[in-house]
Amino acid sequence: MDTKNEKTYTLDAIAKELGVSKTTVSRAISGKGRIGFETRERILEFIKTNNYKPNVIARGLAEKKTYNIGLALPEELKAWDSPFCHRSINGICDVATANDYDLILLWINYNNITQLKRIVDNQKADGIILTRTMVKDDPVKYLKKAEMPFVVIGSSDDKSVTHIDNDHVQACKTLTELLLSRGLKKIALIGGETHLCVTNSRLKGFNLALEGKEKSVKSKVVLDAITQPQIIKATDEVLESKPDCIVCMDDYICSVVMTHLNERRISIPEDVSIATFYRSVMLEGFNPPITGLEFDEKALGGIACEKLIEKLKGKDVQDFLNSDYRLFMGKSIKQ
Amino acid sequence: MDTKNEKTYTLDAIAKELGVSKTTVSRAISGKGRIGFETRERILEFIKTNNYKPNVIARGLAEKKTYNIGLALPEELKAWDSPFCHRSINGICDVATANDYDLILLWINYNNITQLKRIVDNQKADGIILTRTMVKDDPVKYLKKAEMPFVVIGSSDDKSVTHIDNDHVQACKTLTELLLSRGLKKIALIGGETHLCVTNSRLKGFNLALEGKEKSVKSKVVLDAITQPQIIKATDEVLESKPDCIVCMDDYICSVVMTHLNERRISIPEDVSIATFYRSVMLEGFNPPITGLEFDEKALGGIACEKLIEKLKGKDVQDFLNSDYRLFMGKSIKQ
DNA sequence: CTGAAAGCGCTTACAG
DNA sequence: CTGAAAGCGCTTACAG
Repeated sequence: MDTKNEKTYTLDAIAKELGVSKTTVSRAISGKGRIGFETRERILEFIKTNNYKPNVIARGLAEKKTYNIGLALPEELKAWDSPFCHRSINGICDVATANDYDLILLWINYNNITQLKRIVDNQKADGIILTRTMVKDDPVKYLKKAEMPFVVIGSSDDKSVTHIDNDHVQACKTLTELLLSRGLKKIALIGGETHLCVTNSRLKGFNLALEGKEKSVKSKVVLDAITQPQIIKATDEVLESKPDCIVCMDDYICSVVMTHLNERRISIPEDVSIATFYRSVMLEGFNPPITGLEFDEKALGGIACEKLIEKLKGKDVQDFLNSDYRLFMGKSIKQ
Repeated sequence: MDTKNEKTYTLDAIAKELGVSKTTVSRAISGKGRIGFETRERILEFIKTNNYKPNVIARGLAEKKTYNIGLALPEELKAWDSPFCHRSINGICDVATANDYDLILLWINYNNITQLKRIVDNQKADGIILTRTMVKDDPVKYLKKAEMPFVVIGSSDDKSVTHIDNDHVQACKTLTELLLSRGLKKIALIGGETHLCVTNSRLKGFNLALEGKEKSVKSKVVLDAITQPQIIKATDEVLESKPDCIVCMDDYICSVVMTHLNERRISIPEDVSIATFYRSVMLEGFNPPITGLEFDEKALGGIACEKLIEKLKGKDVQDFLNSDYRLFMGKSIKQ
C-alpha cells in the first residue's frame, strides 16, 4: 500500500540513491533516448518498490504542456440534459485519463467566457472541449484567436470548427422507416428549437424517410415546441389531424406528450402510437415502454476527447459522426 | 483584446524590459514583501497594458501547491441526481475560481478509486471534494492515509470526516409542522434507503414534528422504497391506511407517487394531499404544484468548496449544516 | 550508453 | 527598497 509513511521521492533523490544521474532516471521512465538494459531495469525496479510517481506538473512545465484538458460546461443546462451531460463527461474523463490527461472544469454562461479566459490566460490547459450550445459567438471566437485547440460535441453551422456528433440524420431516418414498415400511415412530428442544428438534422432524417412516399403519410409537423405549455399545445394541434403516430424529437417533449395523452385518456398505442428520436433514462418510467433511439453519450464524449488529443498531437482532425446507436423497441407503437 | 499576436511575456522578460529584477516583478504581482510605490505602479502598469498573466503552474511548482481541487463524481449517479449534481458542481466551481483554484475532475465508481489515486499520486490537487455516496470504505480510507485534505458533501456516520450538508432534520420538521397546522390528521411517509444518513435525518425531522401529537396523526411509514415498483407498492400500502396526506422523502419517489395516483384516479388534494421533503426541478411539471422543501444545491457546493479551502489554509474546519432552504407552497395540499 | 548543464516560469530566503 | 542566487521537480540538447 502507498501510505504517506513512505518517503516521497523525486528524480534527484532516486538518482542519488542509485548512483546515477537524473538524466538517466528520467530516460528510464520516459523510455526516450538510449539507456543500458540493466540500468533501466534497476531503476524501474526501484521505482516500483518505492511506488515513485513522477510529478506531472513539473514534467509539464519542462515540456511546456499542462496535461490538462479544459471541459466547458453550460451553466444554464436544462435539468433534462444533465444526465446526458454527466454521462458524456464520464466518457471524456476515461479517455483523458487513459492518455495521461486530466480534466479541468470551467463554466460558460451564455456568452460569459470569464472562466474560459481564465483557463487560457493561466495556461492551465492544452485544449478545450465545448458543447454545441456554445458554438455561437464568443467562446469559439475567443478560442480561435487565442489559438487554443478545441473540439465541439454536437453540431453547428460553423464549418471551421471540429464537431463530434451522433449521426442524427441517419438514425432518425431509420426510425421513421421502421414506423412506415410497421404500417403506420399518418405520422406527426413534434420538435424543439429550429435554430438548433440537431433539430434540423432530425427533421432531415424524418423527411428523408418520407421521401417518395404518399403525401398523406406525413401528418402535422410542429416545431419550436419548447416549454411544457407549448408542447401540450403542439400535442393538441397535432391530434386534430388524427395521426396514427406521433414522433417526438426528444425525451422531454416525449414525456410531456405521454403525460398529456394520459390525462386526455388517449391510449397508447391503441389510439395513437408514440416514438421518440431521443430516448433517455428519463423515459424509462413510462408505460408502455417507448420506442425510440438510444445514443451512447459516454462513447460520444470519449470520441470527442480522442479527437482533441489527436489535435494536440498535431494531427489534422475531421468532423466525426458517430453512427452507433440503438433502436429500442417498445410497445408504444402498434405491433 | 488579448490575441495571440501579442507577445507572451514571462516574469524574466518583463524584468529585462523594465530594467528591474524578476524578484521585484514577482513582488509587485504578489504584493508580498516591501517594494517602492513607484516601482510597483510602473510594473503593474506594464503588466496591465501587455495583458500579462503569470503562469499559475510554474508558481505552483515553486510554492509546492497545485492550485487545483479534485472533484470526485460518482459514476453510477442516478439520472434524478444529475441536475442536483450539476448545480452543486456549479457552486463549487465558482467558489474555487474566486479563490484562484481550478477544479480537476475524477470518477469514483463504487469503490474503484483508480482515478482518485491517480490525482493523489500525480500530485495534481491540493484537496478533494467527495459526495456522501463515497463515504463508505475505500475513498475516505485512502485519502486519510495519503494525508490529502478533503470534505464531503452530504452526511455520513464517520465523525472523523468533515461534512457539509443541508439541515434536513430542521427542514423536514418545519414542513411536517406546517402540514399539521393545515389541519392534516393522518400523515403517511414514503422514504428511500434506510442505510443512507439523509433518510434517517428526514425521518428524524418528521418524527420530531409529530412528537407529543396524538398517535393517530402518524399514519403508515414505508421506507426502503427505491425502485419504481417498490414505490408504487409502497403507495398502495400507504393508501390502505387512508391517510389524508402522503409525504415523499425525495423527488423521484414523489414523481412516481403522483403518476401512480393519477393512474388510480385519485385526486390531489381532494382525496389526498401530497408533500415532498425534496422538491427539485424534476417536479416542476406536475399538476397541481407540489408543496415541498427546496434546497440550494449550488450554494451548498460553494460552501463545501469554501470549507475545503479553509482547510488548505490550515484552519480547523467543523461540520457545517446549511439551514437555508425554501418551503414551496403548492396546491398539492388542502388549503 | 551516460552525465553535467541549462532551462521551463515562477518564489523566497538571504544579503545588501 | 532591491537583486543575485538557489530552488520547485522535471526534460532535453549537447558532449563525451
